[in-house]
Amino acid sequence: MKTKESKIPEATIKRLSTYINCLERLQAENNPVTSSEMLGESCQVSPAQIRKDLSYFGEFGVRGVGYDTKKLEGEIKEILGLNHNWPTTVVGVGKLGQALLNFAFFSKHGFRIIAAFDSDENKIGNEIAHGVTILPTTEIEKTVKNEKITIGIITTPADSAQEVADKLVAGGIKGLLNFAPIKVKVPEIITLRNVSITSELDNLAYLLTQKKR
Amino acid sequence: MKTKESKIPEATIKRLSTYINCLERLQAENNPVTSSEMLGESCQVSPAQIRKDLSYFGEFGVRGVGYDTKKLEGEIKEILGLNHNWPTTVVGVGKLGQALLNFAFFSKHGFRIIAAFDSDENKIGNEIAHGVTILPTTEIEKTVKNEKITIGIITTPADSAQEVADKLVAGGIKGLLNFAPIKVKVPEIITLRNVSITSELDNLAYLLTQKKR
DNA sequence: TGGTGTGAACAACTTCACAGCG
DNA sequence: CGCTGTGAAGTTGTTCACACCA
Repeated sequence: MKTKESKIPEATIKRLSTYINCLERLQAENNPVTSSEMLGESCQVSPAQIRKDLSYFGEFGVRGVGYDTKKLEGEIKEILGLNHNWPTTVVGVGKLGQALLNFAFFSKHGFRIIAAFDSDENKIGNEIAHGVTILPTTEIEKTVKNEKITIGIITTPADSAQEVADKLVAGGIKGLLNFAPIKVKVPEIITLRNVSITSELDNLAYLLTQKKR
Repeated sequence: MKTKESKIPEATIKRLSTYINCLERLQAENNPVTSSEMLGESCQVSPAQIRKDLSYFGEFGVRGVGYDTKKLEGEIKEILGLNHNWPTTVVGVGKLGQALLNFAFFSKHGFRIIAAFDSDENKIGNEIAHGVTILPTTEIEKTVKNEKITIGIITTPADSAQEVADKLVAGGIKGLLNFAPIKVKVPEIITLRNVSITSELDNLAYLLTQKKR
């Protein structure tokens, strides 16, 4: 992979992730080859945008022909680093945490669930998918350290999110994905993404309000 | 509200939603008044950005003083249209659907859950929060029509998402929020947002991969 | 011929810097 | 005096249009 050293837009990275989905679907629909036109149709992105996005990382297509769907999927996974093995943990095994743990997505994208934590006595010891049992949050620091867990997913309520983040950081976590509706604060070296599911709904309300006018 | 008629950046709308959260927290921490500096600190947005965002919609602050936290929260809710009443339905009462239904968020932001649907025989008839029982998906069109439901949230697996979307549209839905990992297609008039939870994880993997280099 | 890859034009968004006002 | 509100400058991201090549 020859990464060209111009800075890559954050938006491009976001789209790469959706391209993977669409390429999988195109393969399932028996398209060994696709074009920026067809792929764009499939994931609702302009063909020019797709070509530009890919051009940041190299040349993956054949002029006059298009892209090999399977090969391109592999290339994008390589770019995103999904061919690595990412030891991952989920803290907060409520409905949202369980929803995430259920996804086939994890293993397909290289995220290996090593541990899950909850503060609820009744949940501790329960076995979740992948033969992992739920541990008390007091074990976070030790486990992250011992198992060399690099990614932490926070799906706790807002009021314990910061505390949990601190414990994960103390254990030596590298990246955090926070679903709690509060922006947690961590040292500079930690890669952090705060996700707000509900803001999408607010967004929808706004768009609908505009239309009424 | 005096909406100035320059076009408002989509990113601005996204941030307004987070400002609400932060303003609530600031109030809880006994700050009747805040500044763009303090609010920015609280939600990790630059002060200039906050002032610019608000300036699209009017003048909400007092020079030399700052913003009334409670009043500003109300203003933003008004801007986003969260003071309306949005009859809402959730289709697909799996873990993710249940996670959403549990949120206190809904009622606070004007979304009233009117109905929930699932195709699983065993779930049908079960009562979920708010005294709403789960109905079979065959009832979608009729119910949306009769109850004048305007917002539909799709939390089904990928392979039934399009079918469900079609039924909601047939019933006369106005806006759709799709969490299924496939971009559904609907007529132009429908306001649609596709949300990809998992792409955030891919994003995190990418950022961590970069750091290793 | 037909679809990629890409510089150059364009558009969107953010930051700056300071005037204006309580 | 201090903090907002805002044009203007700067930055980032998208679209265009066409050279290029299997």
